[in-house]
Amino acid sequence: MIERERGVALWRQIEERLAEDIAAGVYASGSRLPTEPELAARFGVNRHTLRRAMSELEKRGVVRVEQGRGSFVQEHVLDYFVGRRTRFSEIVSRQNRRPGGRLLRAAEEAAPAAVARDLKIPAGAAVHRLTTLSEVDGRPMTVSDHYFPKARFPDLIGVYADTGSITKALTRLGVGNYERKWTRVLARMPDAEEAEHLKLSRNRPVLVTEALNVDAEGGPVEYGISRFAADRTQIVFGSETG
Amino acid sequence: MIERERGVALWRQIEERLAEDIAAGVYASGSRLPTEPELAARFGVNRHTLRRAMSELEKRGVVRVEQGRGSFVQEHVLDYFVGRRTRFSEIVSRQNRRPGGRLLRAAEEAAPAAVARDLKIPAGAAVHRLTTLSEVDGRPMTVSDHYFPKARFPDLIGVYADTGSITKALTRLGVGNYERKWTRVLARMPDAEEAEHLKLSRNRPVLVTEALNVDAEGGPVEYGISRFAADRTQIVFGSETG
DNA sequence: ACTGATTTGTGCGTATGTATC
DNA sequence: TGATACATACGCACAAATCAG
Repeated sequence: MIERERGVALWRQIEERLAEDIAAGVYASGSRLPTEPELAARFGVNRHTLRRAMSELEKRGVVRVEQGRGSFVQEHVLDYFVGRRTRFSEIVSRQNRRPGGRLLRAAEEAAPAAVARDLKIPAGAAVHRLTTLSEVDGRPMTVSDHYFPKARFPDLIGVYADTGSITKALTRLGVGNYERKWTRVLARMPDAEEAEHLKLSRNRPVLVTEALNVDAEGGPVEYGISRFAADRTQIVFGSETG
Repeated sequence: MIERERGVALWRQIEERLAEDIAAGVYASGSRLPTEPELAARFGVNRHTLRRAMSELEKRGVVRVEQGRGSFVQEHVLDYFVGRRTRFSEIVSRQNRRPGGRLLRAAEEAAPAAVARDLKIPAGAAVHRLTTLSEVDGRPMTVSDHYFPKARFPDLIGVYADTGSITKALTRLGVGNYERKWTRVLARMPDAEEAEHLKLSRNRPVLVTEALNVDAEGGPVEYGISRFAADRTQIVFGSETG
């Protein structure tokens, strides 16, 4: 179940194991976990060791520990539906959650090679890069980088500042309709900044989507990279009845 | 960069960090890594500690260490394209890789709740469950569970034994055309069995897809769960020119 | 309001593993 | 290799919060 001398501390192995059990539904959302002595006995460790694991889980927002009462599963999972025309606020509010967010950064940069290729601009051409943090019920949901070709949208940052929304800014710039041409999904461990913004442990994976949005004529409009806390998010493609 | 007192041994943090750098392209596939003293200096650790990390990476097949020459990146990444009618063998061979695989398990079971719901059969009804391991160039690519309603395909396992392919077995059972209705993507840390089959460290994430395949009339045919080593795989939805 | 049982919170001493020099 | 420093893990004891009677 848990192994010693593997280069990973026992409390960390227990932390992962409990997080998996919770994610797998062994312990339902909101339900009470076994007591600390019980869990310590099950893993064959001291209660201190188990408590260290619980403490980390609490930091991550996976469990909630209450003195004299017990420990409880505190879970929020969000299905992030991706279709051709999904917009963040729709996705969230359709699940009766409250969307939010803020701009972390806006700058003009030379396009990285992969971005330039997909936006069909010369390598190193100027792009606007907007970095945003999206929230659901006040909890961080995704950190995204949005790249726009500067040649096509010279004043995008100014218009964004007026409207406060990427969709609205694009509408005002003449791109009322855009759709997702493709989406690439990968998973990896977060870097320090991502972990910080997502309030995530560095030992829990992030789901990353890279997507290209195109206008009605198929012209590239935006290249986006979004990072989600995998513990709190599933990404769903296709039907929304899944 | 690397942190002490995090419950994870330094050599393991360095192992993860180098694996990430390699996955992110900081060190190109096949290129030479900095020397051990250089890397040890960069991470601020003793060379012994760094060598422990390299040794683990070599075990995982991520790097290749050659005495007197240096250490080299040994990596393979695969884009796993998902469309409505994608078949594993196509995806792989289109990238000039050699597909392969074998059956790990075939059994009749009571359907788990989520599977039953999506297959639209009563909770606990009988399903066939085929567990397969797919390989690319002889390296493990994905471990999958395929669930089929037994009521509709009573002899699926026998037919599969004859044909050796799920697609062919379904064709012979009268489902020549099926397509992917939706796909759910998530990421998590692997369990012991998954890590074993995928030849993956338990500290590297797996990408998991859950998908429902339906026939031409929209009737559920198969519920599939596939697990990929995230270090070696990206999943792409939509256009195949990305 | 009190009591006892249960459960989490905290302190301390000790042994062992990890990493450095 | 041996000495040193520190994180990890254990065992025991007791304090604090909660709840049922």
